[in-house]
Amino acid sequence: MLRTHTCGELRRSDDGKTVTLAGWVNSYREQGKELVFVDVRDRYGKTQVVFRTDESVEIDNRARKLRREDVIQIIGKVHFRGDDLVNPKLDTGEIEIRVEKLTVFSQSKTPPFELEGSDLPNEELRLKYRFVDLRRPALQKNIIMRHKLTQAVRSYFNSNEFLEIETPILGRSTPEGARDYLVPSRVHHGAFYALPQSPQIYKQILMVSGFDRYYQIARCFRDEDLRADRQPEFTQIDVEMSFVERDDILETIDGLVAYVVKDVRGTELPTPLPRYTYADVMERYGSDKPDLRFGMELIDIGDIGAASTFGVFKSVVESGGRVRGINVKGGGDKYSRRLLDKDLKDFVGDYGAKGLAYMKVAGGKLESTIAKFFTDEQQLEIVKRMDGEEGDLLLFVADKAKVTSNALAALRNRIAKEQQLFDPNTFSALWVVDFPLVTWNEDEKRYDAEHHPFCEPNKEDFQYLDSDPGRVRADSYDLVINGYEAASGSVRIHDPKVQQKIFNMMNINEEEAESRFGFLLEALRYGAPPHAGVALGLDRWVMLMAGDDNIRDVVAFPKTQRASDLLSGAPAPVDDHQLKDLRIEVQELEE
RNA sequence: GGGGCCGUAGCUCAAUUGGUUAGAGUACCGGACUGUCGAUCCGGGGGUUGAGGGUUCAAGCCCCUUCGGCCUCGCCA
Repeated sequence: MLRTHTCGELRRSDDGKTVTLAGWVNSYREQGKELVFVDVRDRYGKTQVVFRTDESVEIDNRARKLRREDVIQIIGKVHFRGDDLVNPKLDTGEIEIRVEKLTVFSQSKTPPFELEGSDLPNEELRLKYRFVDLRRPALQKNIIMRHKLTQAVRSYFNSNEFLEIETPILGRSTPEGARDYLVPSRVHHGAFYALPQSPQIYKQILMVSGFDRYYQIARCFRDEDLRADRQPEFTQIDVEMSFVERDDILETIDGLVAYVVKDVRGTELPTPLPRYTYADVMERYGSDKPDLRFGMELIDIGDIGAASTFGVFKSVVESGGRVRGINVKGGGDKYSRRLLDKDLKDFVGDYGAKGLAYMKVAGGKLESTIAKFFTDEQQLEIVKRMDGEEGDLLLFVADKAKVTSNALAALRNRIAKEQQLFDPNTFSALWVVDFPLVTWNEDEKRYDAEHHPFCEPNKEDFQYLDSDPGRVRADSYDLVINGYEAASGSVRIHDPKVQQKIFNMMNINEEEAESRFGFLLEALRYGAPPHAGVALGLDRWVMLMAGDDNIRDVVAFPKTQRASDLLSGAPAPVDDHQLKDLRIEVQELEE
């Protein structure tokens, strides 16, 4: 071994020991000709080492040449610093190493940015020099937390009879849902593999094969545009169980979440996690992934709007739309006219809202440019229904139901953040259940699966499958944490006849279904147990546990918004002979 | 595919209405200092203002194109 201890472990009790440390030069302080301090760092911490001249030792001249990020090894004696020299900021601050021998393993170029300090360099540079950025304590902490989380997940499943089974990365394209990443086949000209968007079909087949409790920490790929919380390749904790019903999955995952939160954060999470129906959260929060760390629920005042003389509200309600609003408590003086008329209006505009109506509660009535369209009674009724108090700000969107949901849900999140309506360290998890099975796709004139086409329809709603597919609920469920979708799953269809019925509903005829999903349908015909499963987004989960809002901070080597890897330069052109092998020709784009 | 923000020294930022030789902190280099730990003090070097084009007597600043990064709508079964 090139070291006897790490840079984070030596204490006063080690006084007098001869030790060998190795690590990176974090900083150096020369103090006259005969004294040099160097802080040596590794992932465990920092230790101060001292080069000094005394009766027996001449200072090593190379010590004066040490620079940031050089990699060194030092052999020396642990020395208690003395009461007045202790550095309380370091765990190892009581001691230092009196160096007897220095070895320089490698010298570093001047780093492109500083590892310590409050101002982070721009992310482009950090990604290009990811190997340096990853040395920063904040990222080290995230990567370590990610490891602890995956180990806790494995430990939980392993102790509950689950088997970890790998599924293929090179699979078959099933052109539904997200765009696939394609991999050309050298052997089969013109044929392509697809990287998995999820191991969905394989894990269902594993159930048919009798592996009744499966999990996998699975890499998934989706060729769609990125977001702060979305990478094109990401990791799912993929789970499937046989001979279970919905509640068995929910209980299993409740147990997992509580176990992991306890293990990684050290906090108790009461279970069972609360369950809300899709209909309920859509009505109260306008979103299927509500952040329940704060209230500010959506309230409908459509009936008052319709009865008023305010043309905008009236006509929206008459054409089947809704008028809904939120109450920003004490917000009456927090948002200026300009902010309301421009910033917030533009903000809801992104979600399709044509305007934002606002009123302030003052003297028990409403203060607004549109107040005159409402009678005193109507104003009182609005204040009452919105739970309005003196100084509150009421914000309304009038539009198609979906637009009011989207716009107000986004506005609710934005305002909560701006007004700090919640403690960012809290952890709010809930289940949303009873999603609709399908949604009407107006462009394609057909029903699309809300989750995916393998969801079991709710038994009570089976009768509407033909007459009114839109009202059929699915046996599906999402886990929502702090407003993020953290997991998603469902009871699966295990009857091939039901499966075909669902395909029919989505305009996928038997022939097409056979060609796309034939191997799953065929498997279901050979004795499929009732089964259900779920998949948890590992990256997002780590992000939430780390209190971060950028998924790149919890991925060792993330991609940029345009899906590039600035460190390696991927994606990149390939040699002509590689393309020739694959019978692939690249065409220049014409303007 | 659409909308928005950004790009000035290695890094973080500044630069009045378009007007002198583009500044500061930090990093880097050299020197001083025997108890520093965000060391301190003295001195020094460092710029294709992302790139290309245009307007102008004059462009970091205005216009066009383009490259890159971030946020976002659509998209993400």
